[in-house]
Amino acid sequence: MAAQRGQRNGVGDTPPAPTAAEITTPIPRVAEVPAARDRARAIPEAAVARLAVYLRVLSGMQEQGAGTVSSEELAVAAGVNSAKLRKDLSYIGSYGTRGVGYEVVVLIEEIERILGLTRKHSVAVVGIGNLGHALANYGGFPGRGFPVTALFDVDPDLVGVPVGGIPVDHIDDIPRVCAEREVSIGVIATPPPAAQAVCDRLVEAGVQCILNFAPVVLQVPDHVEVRKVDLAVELQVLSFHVARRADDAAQGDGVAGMGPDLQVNGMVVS
Amino acid sequence: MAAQRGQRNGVGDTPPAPTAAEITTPIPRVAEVPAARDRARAIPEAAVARLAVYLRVLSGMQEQGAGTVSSEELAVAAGVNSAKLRKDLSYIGSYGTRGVGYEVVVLIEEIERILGLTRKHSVAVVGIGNLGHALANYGGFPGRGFPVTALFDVDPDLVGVPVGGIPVDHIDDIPRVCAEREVSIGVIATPPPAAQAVCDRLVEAGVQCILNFAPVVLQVPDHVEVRKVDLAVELQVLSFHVARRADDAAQGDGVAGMGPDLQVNGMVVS
DNA sequence: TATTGTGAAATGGTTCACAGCG
DNA sequence: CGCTGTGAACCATTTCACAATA
Repeated sequence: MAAQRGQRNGVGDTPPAPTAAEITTPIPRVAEVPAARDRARAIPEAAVARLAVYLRVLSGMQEQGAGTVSSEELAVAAGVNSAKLRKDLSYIGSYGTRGVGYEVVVLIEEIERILGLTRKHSVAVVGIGNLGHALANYGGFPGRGFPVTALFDVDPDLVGVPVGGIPVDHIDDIPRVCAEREVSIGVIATPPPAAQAVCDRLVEAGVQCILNFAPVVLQVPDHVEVRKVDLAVELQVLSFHVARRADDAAQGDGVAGMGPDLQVNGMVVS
Repeated sequence: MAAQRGQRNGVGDTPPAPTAAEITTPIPRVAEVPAARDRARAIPEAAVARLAVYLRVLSGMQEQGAGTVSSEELAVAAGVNSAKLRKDLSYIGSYGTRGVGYEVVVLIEEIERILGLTRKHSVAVVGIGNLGHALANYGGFPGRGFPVTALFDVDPDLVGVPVGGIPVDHIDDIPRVCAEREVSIGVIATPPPAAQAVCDRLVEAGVQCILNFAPVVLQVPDHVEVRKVDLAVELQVLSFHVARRADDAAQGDGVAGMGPDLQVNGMVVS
């Protein structure tokens, strides 16, 4: 097992094969549920991520007593343009009122439903080093809904010790413990060399969604969803921008100042 | 100040305005430098992130004594398809040999150059909580090149205490310290409410690249580059997939015999 | 011959702009 | 009248497929 496959996210990145296509209901089937679930398949991954952002912004607005928002307001708060926001919302249905806007409560409800946040998702963290520790201590990640119910490590000194209230189990127990606690999301925070093996065990245990913090390209079967958070990549992308900026400055000077002659390190290529 | 603007990355997301377009040299100008720097501007952001991944894979290969790689080998190891890989590499130049492949050393060199990794990028971490601690202890992030040279927090009990070898300074000293130590990348690991204020100070201090771990949409001027790592969003996107999967199973059942015991944790035959 | 480098086609995502509607 | 919802235009990125070539 363990077919090769790139992981989503990180930055751009679009699924290798068919992911968010319109392969919805092959059979006409009698129009049933609001099609909300059929619809889900058609939402572009990028839009899904933005919906999560809108949800957070909306929650903030709700706390401040807002009853309705216009696409423009919400868009500004979320840092996107309003057309994109409306298109994103249209993927989940038509919950706005023309001439008025959206009811904050309704939107929150609908986005939560589409994102599957009405259900609890048990999370297991593997690798209780600096980062794993930090993650475990979040104690039920982002505003509940993602309770951390299992921790794993290889270090015998850690096994048995409770971190953030949960005792650390040995990596060999991943299959058993994950099954028992119905873990649906596995978080990998191990050193790079251990990541693939840990991933394999999680998959064995039936975990279908993995969040990978290890700087490693995981190979997983097709039915497993991997998202990665890659610090090195993030920094290097920023580094690229620093470099580009520096070049711009250097070049820009030339343009503004001197005339047509400018071949510092001449050498003609294509 | 502080114009509104969405931040890149996270997942899909494409720059609001013109970012990686082909707006290169507006004036024909005499063909000069290897165009390496002009080229930089034309590299799609998504490709930049992947280059960082290729770089890591290549380093691993180099350590194992590989002298050359074919696009196919490298692609598999990086989890992308070979056409994409070749296209990505073509953005930085033509360093391969037809019929043979690429010299590992050469590629490493060129990618490092494009990503600006030949220069050191001083990093400041703001917010020394669980996560900030973990980050500070990385001690010179991913394989050097990104030395952490400054730490900040508001907590008076923390100020002055060294973490990972670097003494924590007070947030009010961001401008001075960042200038002194020539910080080029700021990492925000504060609680959400503090993030925007911290961001503003970093910008004031001249920091042009920010990596934001706080679940907040930062508003920054156009010349500042923000990338974000958003745990909540990542988990919620995974949650979406769990939900989609569940629906698939429910719907699919009607077709593919729901006869036998369909297990608890997935493990679909497929 | 094997593999790169790249036009051109295909796909997917974003933005425009306006019809539709409360 | 104002704002949503969306078809259609536009743009970026990915993939195909093959000519170029060491």
